[in-house]
Amino acid sequence: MEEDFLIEMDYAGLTARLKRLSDAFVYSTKEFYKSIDLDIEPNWHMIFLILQKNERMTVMEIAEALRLSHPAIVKLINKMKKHGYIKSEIDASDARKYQLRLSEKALEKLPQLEKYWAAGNESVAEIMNHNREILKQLEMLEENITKEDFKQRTERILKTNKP
Amino acid sequence: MEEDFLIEMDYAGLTARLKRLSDAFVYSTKEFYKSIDLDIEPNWHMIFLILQKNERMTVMEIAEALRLSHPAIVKLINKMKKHGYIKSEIDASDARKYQLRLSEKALEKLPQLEKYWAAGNESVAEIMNHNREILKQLEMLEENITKEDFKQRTERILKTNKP
DNA sequence: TATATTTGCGTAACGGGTTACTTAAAAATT
DNA sequence: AATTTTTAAGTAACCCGTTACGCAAATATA
Repeated sequence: MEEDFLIEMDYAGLTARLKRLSDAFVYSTKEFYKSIDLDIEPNWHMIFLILQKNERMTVMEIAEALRLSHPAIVKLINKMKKHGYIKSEIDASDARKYQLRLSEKALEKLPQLEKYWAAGNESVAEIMNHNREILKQLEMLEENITKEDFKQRTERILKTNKP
Repeated sequence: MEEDFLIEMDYAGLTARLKRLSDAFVYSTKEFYKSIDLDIEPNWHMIFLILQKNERMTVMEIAEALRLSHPAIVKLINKMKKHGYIKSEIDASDARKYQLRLSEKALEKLPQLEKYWAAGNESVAEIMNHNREILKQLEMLEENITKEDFKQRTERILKTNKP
């Protein structure tokens, strides 16, 4: 098989490789769920887990905890509601907020889901060769990109190289 | 600042973190291009580079070299054509194929782009702490997931754990 | 040579996420 | 108390990639 051009691109290929690898997991997980007739999407996992930990949360609280934009959460939540996994009620003290929680259906399904998630985690561990290094590396990049993002760094570098 | 729940999820958070980090690069790059009035998308970079290396390629050749689906390439190419960066001509010996190449406009713009890409690569190197470990780790995961994907592994693990 | 299979690529329908904008409620200021 | 500012969420418009399908051209097989 010919070479992988994204790898050949070296630094310039990093972004696309992160996405490509993420997609490989997502679509394979999707097919797995489909094969066992599970009516859920791969990334609902994080919502299940965070609402299991916190019981009730608002859209903004979830968005901040996951470091995603709020529209991303709104979309997820709406789909999960449509499938009956999430219930929401207006916050008593702030009419702008909705308190979200897992539905009874979701809670009933959790034990079964947890069985699959456990196996999935084991798969991930295998793919990582039972080595946590990739997680450490990601944490480092996440930290660095939070300190100063790609745009800021590139502008600084261009300015410094100029004269 | 509260903890990052995706990190707290450990193995189960890997997929979403890969995507989130990729997006951080993509959207920051987009803003950078916008700020300097560059009329290109971040992921056109890979197309520019591969067509610089190979001169003429078909959709399928590009898709295979980048390990992406062909519809992904078709979309990219169509946009680049619309912006005048790609020219295509029917293959003389096979009427199904189109030979794609960079347009004159693209070639003229390359020197300028390369200046920005060089600075961008330096930014990536910084964000990686000038350490290639993340690239090695990605290569390992890519290799492992190609050998046996997430679904197959999970099914095997479930089967093994059953009895 | 006629028929069947494979291959290239374009499209549709999804799912993911982002930024920009809007509206209404809450909070802060004057 | 009235007005301004901030905050929570929803929506629209985009970009990204995938799988499923369809169709025509090329290749293989009968």
